[in-house]
Amino acid sequence: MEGHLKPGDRVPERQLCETFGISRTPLREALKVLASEGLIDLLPNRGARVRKFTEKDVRDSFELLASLEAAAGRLACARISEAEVAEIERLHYDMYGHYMRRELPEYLKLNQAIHAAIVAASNNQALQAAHRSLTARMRQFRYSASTIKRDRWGQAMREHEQMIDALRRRDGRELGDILFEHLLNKLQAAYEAMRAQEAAEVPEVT
Amino acid sequence: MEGHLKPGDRVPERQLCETFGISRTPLREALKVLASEGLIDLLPNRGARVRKFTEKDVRDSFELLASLEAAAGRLACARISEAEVAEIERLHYDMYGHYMRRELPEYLKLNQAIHAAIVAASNNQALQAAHRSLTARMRQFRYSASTIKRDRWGQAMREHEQMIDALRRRDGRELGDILFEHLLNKLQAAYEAMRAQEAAEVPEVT
DNA sequence: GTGAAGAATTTTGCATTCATTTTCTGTCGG
DNA sequence: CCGACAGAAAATGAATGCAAAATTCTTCAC
Repeated sequence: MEGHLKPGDRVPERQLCETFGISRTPLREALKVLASEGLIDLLPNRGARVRKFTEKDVRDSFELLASLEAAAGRLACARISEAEVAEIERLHYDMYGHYMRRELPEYLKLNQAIHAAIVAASNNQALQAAHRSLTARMRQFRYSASTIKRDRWGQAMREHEQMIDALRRRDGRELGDILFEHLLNKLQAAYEAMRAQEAAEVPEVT
Repeated sequence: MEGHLKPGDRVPERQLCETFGISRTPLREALKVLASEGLIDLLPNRGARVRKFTEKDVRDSFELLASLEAAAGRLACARISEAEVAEIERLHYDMYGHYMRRELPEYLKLNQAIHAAIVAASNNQALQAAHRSLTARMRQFRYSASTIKRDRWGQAMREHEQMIDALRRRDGRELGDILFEHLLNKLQAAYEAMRAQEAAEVPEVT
C-alpha cells in the first residue's frame, strides 16, 4: 500500500495492525502468505523484514521471468486467436504512440499490458499464476527501472516490433527467443537502478 | 502427512487441530500458506477443501513444468561444471540399471533426482523455487503415474539418453527441447491415472 | 412419505489474552 | 569513556473467547 519501505527494515506487527485497522491474527496470516511468496523474510521470534534482494536474486528473477514469458509466447503462438492478436497489435500501436511522444508512464503501462496479454494468450492458468507471483515479487526493482535510458528505450521498442512480427507469423520459437532476450536486456537497467537505490539507502557503514 | 484425503473433501479445522496437536491460530496460518501455494482451496466462511484438479489444470501444470525444466536445462548447459555433469551421468547409469532390472520405485527416485539435479545446475534460485513449488502441487497426480506402461518406460529411458547426450555436448537448446517433449509425453500417462482415480473415487452420482 | 421452515449446533473469522523470547535501557565495573 | 550485565519494556507465537455465518437437525404442514 505505502510503497516506501526500505529492504531490511523491521516491520512491527503492532504498527501494521493500526495502519490497516485489523487485529494481529489476520495480519499474521497475511504475513505468512507474503513470506511464502518470497516478498518478505520471516525470522522466527524476530519478526518480518522487507526482503533484501541481492544482485543474484535480481538476475535469477529476470532469467525466470524471461523463461516464463518465452514459454508463454511459444504456447501463445500455437493457440492465439485472430482477435487476440489484433488486440495485442492495438496495444502495441498505442504504446508506439507514447514512445514517440516520450510519455514514459503511459508507455510502461502498455508495455506491461502487452506482456500480460501474451501470457494470457498462452491459455495456461498455472503459467499465468507463476508469472503473476513473480512480477509481484519483482515490483520492487522493476519499478526502479522507470528511469529508462533513451537508447535502451529505442532498443526495447525495436524488440517489441519484432515480437509483434513473430506473433503475426505465429512463429512461437522466434517469439519465445525474442521475449527471452528482450527481458534479459532489462537486467542492466535493473542493476543500475538497484545500485542507485542501495547508495541512497545505507550511507552509514563504511 | 496422511496422504489419503480425497479431492473436494471438507477439512474441518477442529479435526486438524487435534490431529496435529496445535491450536487453531497456527493451523489457520498454515492453511493460508497452503492455499496461496495452490495446494488447497480456501472458501470464505466455508473452510478448506483439498483442491480438485481438472484435466486442464493437469495439462497446464505439466506444460509449466516442461517449460521450467526446459529453461533450466538451457541455463544449465551454459554453466554446469564437469563434476556436475559426471554426477548426473552417474545418476543416469544407476537409473538405467534399475530400468533394466524393472525396479520401478528405485527408477522413479533416480528419475526425480536427475531432473532435480538439472534444475539445480541451472544455478538459479528463483527457478529452483518455482520448480519446487510446482512439483509439490503436482505430487497428487504425479505419484499416480507410478503405474507406468512398459512401452512408455522404454521411451522415457531413450529420452533420458538423449538428455545426457545433449548435456555432455552442452547443447542447451537441444536439452531444453528434449526436456520439454519428455515431460509433455508424461501427460497421457497422467491423464489415464487421473481418470482411474476419478472412477475409483465417486461411484455415487449417475 | 416428502419437502420446507426454523431452531440448534457447528464452524469460521477475528479480537483478545497469556507465555516466551527478544530488544532496549540504564547502571555498574574496568 | 567503553563494554558488559541486569532488569524493564516490547514484540512474537500460540491459546482462548466471542460474534457472525453456515451447516445440520427437528418439526410441522401438505
